[in-house]
Amino acid sequence: MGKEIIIVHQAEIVRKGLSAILEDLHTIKVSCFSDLHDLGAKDYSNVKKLMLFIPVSCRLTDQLLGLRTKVGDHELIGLMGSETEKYDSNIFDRVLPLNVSAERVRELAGHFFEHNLQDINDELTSREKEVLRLIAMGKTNKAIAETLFISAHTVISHRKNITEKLGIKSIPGLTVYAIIQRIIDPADISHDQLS
Amino acid sequence: MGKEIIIVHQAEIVRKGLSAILEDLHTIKVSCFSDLHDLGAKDYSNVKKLMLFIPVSCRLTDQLLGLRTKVGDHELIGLMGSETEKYDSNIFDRVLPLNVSAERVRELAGHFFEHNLQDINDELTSREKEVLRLIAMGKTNKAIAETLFISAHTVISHRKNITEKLGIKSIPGLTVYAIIQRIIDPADISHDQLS
DNA sequence: TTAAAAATCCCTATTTGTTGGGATATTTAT
DNA sequence: ATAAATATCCCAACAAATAGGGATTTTTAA
Repeated sequence: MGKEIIIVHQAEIVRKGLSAILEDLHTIKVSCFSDLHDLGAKDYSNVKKLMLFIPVSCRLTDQLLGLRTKVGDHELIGLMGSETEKYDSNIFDRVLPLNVSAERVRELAGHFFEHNLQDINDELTSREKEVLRLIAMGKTNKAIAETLFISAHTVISHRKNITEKLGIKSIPGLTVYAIIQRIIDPADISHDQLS
Repeated sequence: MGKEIIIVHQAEIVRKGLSAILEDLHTIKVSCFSDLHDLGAKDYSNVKKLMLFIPVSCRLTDQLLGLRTKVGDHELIGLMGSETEKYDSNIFDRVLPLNVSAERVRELAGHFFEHNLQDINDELTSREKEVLRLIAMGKTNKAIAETLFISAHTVISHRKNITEKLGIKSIPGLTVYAIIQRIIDPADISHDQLS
């Protein structure tokens, strides 16, 4: 798709935190770097839309400035560690405080990339999401049928539609999708089969 | 188990980042709060060992000081946003910079709670972990056999041992286990079956 | 050196999932 | 009101996983 988010921050906690917030948008690649210099080696030929999160206190290197020409459609976001930090407002498209809400970050990313979590989730009907949830819980078709008071045939039909829509056929793949899409809480995933 | 980690930080990015790092230790509950005052309502009667992550710049409230008596076995860790921040070193058992490595954080938590990721991981032999990784990748027994140059029978045997040792029988359950134990990177989980 | 653990291989029966067809009701939106 | 989307049900053939037995050879540690 050519959509990518790059996070540059020396603190792993911040990188992981932003990643955790952004990884819900699973159609967008999220890369993390601890230093701006590491960006030099990257290949941007396949990147069409790029979002960059960088501390405002970063000194802007050639690599970074070069990016602006390499990927035309981009948004450069500065992360502000404390209110007293000084920065050049002309450089950043937007500046966010470190204590920005996850919701706001997702909103900005979703808006920039023009389709957010909800859109992706809407690929599946509510019934399909329900079935997917039960699949990810480790239930068999028979158990799912009993849970939903429908026939096993219907479960198989839903399953067919789910795998076709998502292009995900393996159970581990579906499980990870369900977790990422918040269709299921990992804690609800059973260890036994049947049930 | 009565083991708990509490993270208090006003920045959601930091809370999520620390959570992401610590949630690997899945036997330990991780709770997040944006403000120290929210800790007041919490019930600590079942908590035997407690680890607290709090910004060093926090003014220490009665709630926090009360905790020290409520949960005898605890460790109070201060998070330092910038090097210039001032704090009272007598209050914290340990002070970490925001850019501490994930490895170090896990090491400290694992040490404090006395059994870390590695111990859990050692339940499985390296061969079993290899097979589990391939199961979580969505591969069939046949495909796993081909990958490891062994017969499908052997794969089934390993599978039997894995499910018996872990008490996890469902593929979604095994997948989540493999992810949590870092036996597999979610990005490596294929969408197709076979292969 | 020898016992235990790990890794390998084999079999059968049964259950479960997949694939690739269908068909018919019920909603939902225009 | 009507077309489209959704949810439901059915079938048969095939592929894969599970459960239940085994057995043999390597490694590893005492």
